[in-house]
Amino acid sequence: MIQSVARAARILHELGSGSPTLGVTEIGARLDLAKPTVHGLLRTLEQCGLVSQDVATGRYSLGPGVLQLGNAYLAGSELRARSMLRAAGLARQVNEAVWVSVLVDDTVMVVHHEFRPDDAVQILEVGATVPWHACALGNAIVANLSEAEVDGLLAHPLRALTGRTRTQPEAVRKALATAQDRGFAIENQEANVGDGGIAAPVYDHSGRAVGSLGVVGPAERLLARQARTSLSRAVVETARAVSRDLGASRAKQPGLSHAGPPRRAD
Amino acid sequence: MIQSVARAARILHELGSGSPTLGVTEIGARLDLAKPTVHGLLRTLEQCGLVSQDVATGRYSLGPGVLQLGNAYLAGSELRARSMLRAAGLARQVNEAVWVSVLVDDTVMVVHHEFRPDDAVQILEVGATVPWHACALGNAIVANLSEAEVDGLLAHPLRALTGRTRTQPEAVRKALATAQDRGFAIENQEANVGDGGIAAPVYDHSGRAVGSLGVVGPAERLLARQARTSLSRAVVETARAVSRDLGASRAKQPGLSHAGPPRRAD
DNA sequence: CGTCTGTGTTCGACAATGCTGAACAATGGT
DNA sequence: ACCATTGTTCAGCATTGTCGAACACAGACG
Repeated sequence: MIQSVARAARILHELGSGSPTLGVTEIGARLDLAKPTVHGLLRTLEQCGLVSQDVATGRYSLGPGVLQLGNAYLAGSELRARSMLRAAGLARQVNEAVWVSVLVDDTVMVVHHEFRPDDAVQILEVGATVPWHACALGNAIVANLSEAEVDGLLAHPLRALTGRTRTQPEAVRKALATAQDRGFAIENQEANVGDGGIAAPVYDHSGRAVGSLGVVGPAERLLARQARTSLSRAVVETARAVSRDLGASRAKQPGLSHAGPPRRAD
Repeated sequence: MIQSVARAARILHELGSGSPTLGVTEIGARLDLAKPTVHGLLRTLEQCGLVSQDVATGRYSLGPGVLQLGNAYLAGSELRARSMLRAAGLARQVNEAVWVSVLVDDTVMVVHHEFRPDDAVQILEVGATVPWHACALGNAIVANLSEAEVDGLLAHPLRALTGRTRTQPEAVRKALATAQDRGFAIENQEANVGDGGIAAPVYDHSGRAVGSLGVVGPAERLLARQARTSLSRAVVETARAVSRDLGASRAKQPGLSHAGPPRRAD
């Protein structure tokens, strides 16, 4: 663990979350570092294009280089590449917006966003993040993690985004169990009021759940009784297809690859 | 200049350009570093989520963290925030796709992409990069830089993307001069065959050209004689409006802030 | 089936490296 | 005009990262 690099990364993270512009002193206070230390790190990061300094105020913010890197990540993401075609097909089939996501720390990040064919104007949500416990995409992934990893995630308190967000570890565990049983997860206005989602996990060649894929949209439309069954079937089928493209064998798909007694999938 | 951080940044850059997945030995060879050095840096970057290692092959690639950072950059970009509304208005007015861009090193990076209202399916180009000399967006910005900065950019050889790309420094200088005279730049199939663009610079409160804004699309449609004049006027007006929103006074807009005798804009 | 080159990884020692303290210049507010 | 605060610079000390050689493991080949 190289500390100067780790500190630089923490600075980037700090610049990325919360205030979009920070001063040297402010960063030093937040990370408990001396002013000159932060200064040196910032200067280096600036020369690499990862941060930029406002010449007028002297404050620092993220630089354009990080966007280039983010784009390169998307371009190189195998999950994204393999799921784009099938996500487009799913969106056309069910006429809903489709998201493909990855779990990073305790949040789910959207790596691909296929628009709902009918809607003219929608905002692109690639790069957006949602707490894992408040969305179907997150539950679909976490339901396939090992007990230890789930425990680790549930150790932190669960933030409530809406009145319907599950914040009790027990309630979340129950949701994970049913998601694991059914093979897909359902979310009903737990992240945004009015919005819901249905998502299924995507496995790679080793059987690990590397991400998830699902539909998002108005809860009344997606979660109506008859829509729900056809949607969930289509979502699961698409996720299976992507998993197959990633090299997952059919046998590995139920997520039995991790230590600990797995819940039975069917 | 902290070398370990600089090296980490070079690693990220290397992972971002070219092969999406690299091995320790390969990185070491490219950056002329010892294997253990690269390994330590990669481990640290991995723990920060900026790179991730494929457990099967052991090779490394960019991690999801960089996408989060890239998104945070977009969220915090003042140019982007201030230009979104006006870009949408321009797109509606002229019925063309609108790009907002920033100059980073010797390439132009798209920080906002407003779709052409009529087209149903288009791909989002945010984060895409184009060499500055091969697009109107780049010429619009560079035309407002100081002589020294232009010289620096022209020192490197200019890559040809199409048969129409200007690669002779003299030709580019001439294009910059006319762009400066008119207040906007025109590109005709210099980056992609069939595509053209019209762009104007955006200034901040200090009078510096912090980016540019323009329309892109099929060259025959955009650059037809009658379309060209109305488009260029609309683009320039929108760019002026954004500049005003960023705090640029009218007097500063012609780009008089830099050394050297500026050409009159009107 | 053994060998062998290649990979990513670990260990330890040297010294180069980056960190911290205090002092400086410049800005903005009062 | 003062003061407080900012970002920045400069030194010396010791921590810290670097490098060479050796390790475990994989796949390729004879």
